[in-house]
Amino acid sequence: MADFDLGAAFIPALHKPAELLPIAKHRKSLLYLIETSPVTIVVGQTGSGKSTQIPQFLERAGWCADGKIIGITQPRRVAATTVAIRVAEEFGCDVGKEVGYSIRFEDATSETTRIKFLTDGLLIREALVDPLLSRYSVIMVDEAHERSISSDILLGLLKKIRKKRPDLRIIISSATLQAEEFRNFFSEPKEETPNGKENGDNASIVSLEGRTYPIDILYLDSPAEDYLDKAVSTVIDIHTNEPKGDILISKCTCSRKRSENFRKVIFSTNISEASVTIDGIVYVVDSGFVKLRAYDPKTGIESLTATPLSKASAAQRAGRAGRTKPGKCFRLYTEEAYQSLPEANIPEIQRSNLAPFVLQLKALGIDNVLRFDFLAPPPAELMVRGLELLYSLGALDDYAKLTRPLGLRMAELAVEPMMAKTLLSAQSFGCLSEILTIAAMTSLGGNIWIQHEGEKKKTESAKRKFAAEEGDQLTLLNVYQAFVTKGRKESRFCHENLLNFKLMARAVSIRAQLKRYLERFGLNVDESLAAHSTSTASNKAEQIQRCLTAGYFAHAARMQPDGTFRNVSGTTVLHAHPSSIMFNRKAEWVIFHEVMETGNKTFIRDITRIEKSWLLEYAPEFYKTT
DNA sequence: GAGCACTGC
Repeated sequence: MADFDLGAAFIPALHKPAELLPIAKHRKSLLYLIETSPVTIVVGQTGSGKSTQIPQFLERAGWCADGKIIGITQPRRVAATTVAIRVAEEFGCDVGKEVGYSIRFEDATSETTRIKFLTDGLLIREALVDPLLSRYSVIMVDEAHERSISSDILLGLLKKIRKKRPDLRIIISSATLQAEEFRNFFSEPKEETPNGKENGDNASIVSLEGRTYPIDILYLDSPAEDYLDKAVSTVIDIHTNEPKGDILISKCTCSRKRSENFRKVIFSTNISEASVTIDGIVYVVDSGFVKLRAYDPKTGIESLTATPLSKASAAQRAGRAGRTKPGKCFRLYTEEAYQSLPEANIPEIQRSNLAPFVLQLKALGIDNVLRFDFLAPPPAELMVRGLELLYSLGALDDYAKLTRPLGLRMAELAVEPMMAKTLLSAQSFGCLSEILTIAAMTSLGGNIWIQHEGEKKKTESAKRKFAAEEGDQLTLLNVYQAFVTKGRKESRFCHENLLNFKLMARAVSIRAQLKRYLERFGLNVDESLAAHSTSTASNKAEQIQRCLTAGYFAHAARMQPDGTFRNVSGTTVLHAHPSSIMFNRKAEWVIFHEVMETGNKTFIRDITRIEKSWLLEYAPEFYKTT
């Protein structure tokens, strides 16, 4: 009975040898396609090796021979770094040598770099300096089917660049369902030939099979009354009736749970659709909903609401079950409901505030943004709203041309237009150092306070130590000042004050980056002002409040007798978010950084008191009719 | 008195 335990004697390899990946047998045909066709759309499952192998195939085939490089864009920072590390390992070099990556705040490339991974947003920024992206012989846009704003815009730019650079090769990696859309986008218009209408053959689709196992899809007989209850009972059913394997539940909000016998049950938001892959998942429970952000161009308000998912998302969720062995996907909706779902989510570019992207396009020399060749054109109202805001901030002139230097500088700064305007006005208000800090702190976009369960009061009192009468922006300034002076950037300071150290450290990086930009514009940042006497402090506070008004006048609100706010035109009721220092405090007029509708309430966050007269002083055009 | 998906420069 020499039945020894293989599992104990062998450790499974972390990575499959590259030559065993299914992509290996496609090498020659892939290289031929890329050589002969300007645009190649690669369809393949996660695990097919497309992101790691294709760049190496190209490098070996001589695509870097004349000093040009191969660029591979990723929608997320982690993806750019981890794939680069993996490829460097296979290539046999240190990261940053022949294989490198570049993301915001981290550039691991050098003169020897031939294969470069970067985020798509960063590549768009490179185009500001090098409009034809002339350093690259090949650009591969990975995960294009996710349809992020930046990858959509990048594809539009690449289509334009290709006309002037026929040598450039474009590779798009996509999920199966969306491949045709990319091909249509890159194909020349149909031409009449003696044989009838023919499609231009500029773009070819190549399919790489991945390693997946069959997945059983199960639907409900009748709709669930409460999908949360149904999710829980489904998990219990799986646990009692199905063989071993972990369970992934895609829903809208996130929590963690563990059942006996160590079957892992993971409740997950849509982070599981794109960002993380968890090993061992055999069962997927799909709630049928996704929480999506949308922007209303009429009100300028963003919302975050649960909506039915798309067929593409449902397929993505189900796919998570078949990674390691045959799996099952339990859909908490009926098959009829599935049939009525939209094919794909509305692309982000059609449901977002476009002001930042209109500004970027203008800076890239695309004057007529309405006629830009978008993969999916955004509704005109979204474009117009973006243009109007940029005009009111002075970034565009009467002819909708980018102003210089203001508009161009705003485009170069890595913050939203209203904050960019605030930053570029700060020197004239004598508070540039302070606004730099506020810009860095507000763009963290997350809660800097740590709240342990059941310790709400502790967090509240920690916050109160830094509270400023004037509002959240000055409170954030106090927090940062204490962090870099008293706290000497230590994690202990954060621990004692219930602050998120990672976010605070990030604020330091963002501030340094913004400061470098300003210095390049010739603005001098005087940091000696940080220590000022109390008599000038109140004056300083007012200068900061005035400066914020100069950038955020479009986000002004007035308090009503009942304690809620209304926007200037009086059409929308706004609530101070309970996380704001202005929650339950009196103020007449305020400006705010962000407005978002969740559930049935519209909240404003990062709020600062202002005087009504300042609105007229700094935005006379904008407020002349009110 | 909220409890808000995710990401990026």
